Amino acid sequence: MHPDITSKNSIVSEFKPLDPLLHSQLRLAVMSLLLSVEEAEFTYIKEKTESTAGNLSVQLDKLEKAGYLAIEKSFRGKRPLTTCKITQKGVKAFEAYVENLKNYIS
Amino acid sequence: MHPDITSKNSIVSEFKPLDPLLHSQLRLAVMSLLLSVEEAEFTYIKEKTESTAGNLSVQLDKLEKAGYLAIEKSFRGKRPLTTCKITQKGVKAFEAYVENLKNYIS
DNA sequence: TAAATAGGTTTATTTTATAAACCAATCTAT
DNA sequence: ATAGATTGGTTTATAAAATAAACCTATTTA
Repeated sequence: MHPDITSKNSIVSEFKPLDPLLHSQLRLAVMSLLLSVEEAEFTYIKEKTESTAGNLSVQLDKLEKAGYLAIEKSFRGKRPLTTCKITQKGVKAFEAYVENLKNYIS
Repeated sequence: MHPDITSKNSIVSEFKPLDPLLHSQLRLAVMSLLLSVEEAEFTYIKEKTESTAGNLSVQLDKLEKAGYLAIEKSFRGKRPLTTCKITQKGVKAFEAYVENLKNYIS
């Protein structure tokens, strides 16, 4: 069975689908940030991405549920502390997204 | 007045907003396509982007209303023919989008 | 002349993104 | 001691977007 190079799923398709989880401004910014620092607190991400807490909370949840982030909830002294890390799966997904995106922008 | 390099509107902001009109898979594909061919028919775009007619129709409208595309409706023989061209404004917007996007993916 | 096809548009539905409201705990000033 | 503000978020509501489904008119084919 040789591959069907005309099918929708073929490697030759010009515009490959962009992972909808990553094709979102805030989530992409979060992933980009975590890719560079490899661990960050909720408030830090909030500042860097200039997002609201509510929006960020929702988007972090989605990324965690997708397995792209690992989120740890603890305490610093007496205050809650949410720490985020990108997972290997997240890194892979980000890289694939960027690869696919290149077909669109170059 | 020296520029306030800490303000939200400063040039140093890490993640610049991505034009929501372009940050959409189908619309981005359309723009990308039209950037390379500089004129295309509805059905051609539909095939290349693997989109449905309804979805494409809606997205072309949006791009036209934004002034990113010029859309001409005519007839080929007896059948309707929709032809799309990218505008200079569209080219500029696309370039700006790509520039901003680079902050996220590199 | 009935059914299928071309080339779309319009409308409805489902998802998303985002903001607003809220909450519990803690800190601050009086 | 306690009222009000602040921290660090979550939950809920709203607005906007993407997408598909239904539809339409004309044309072509069987």
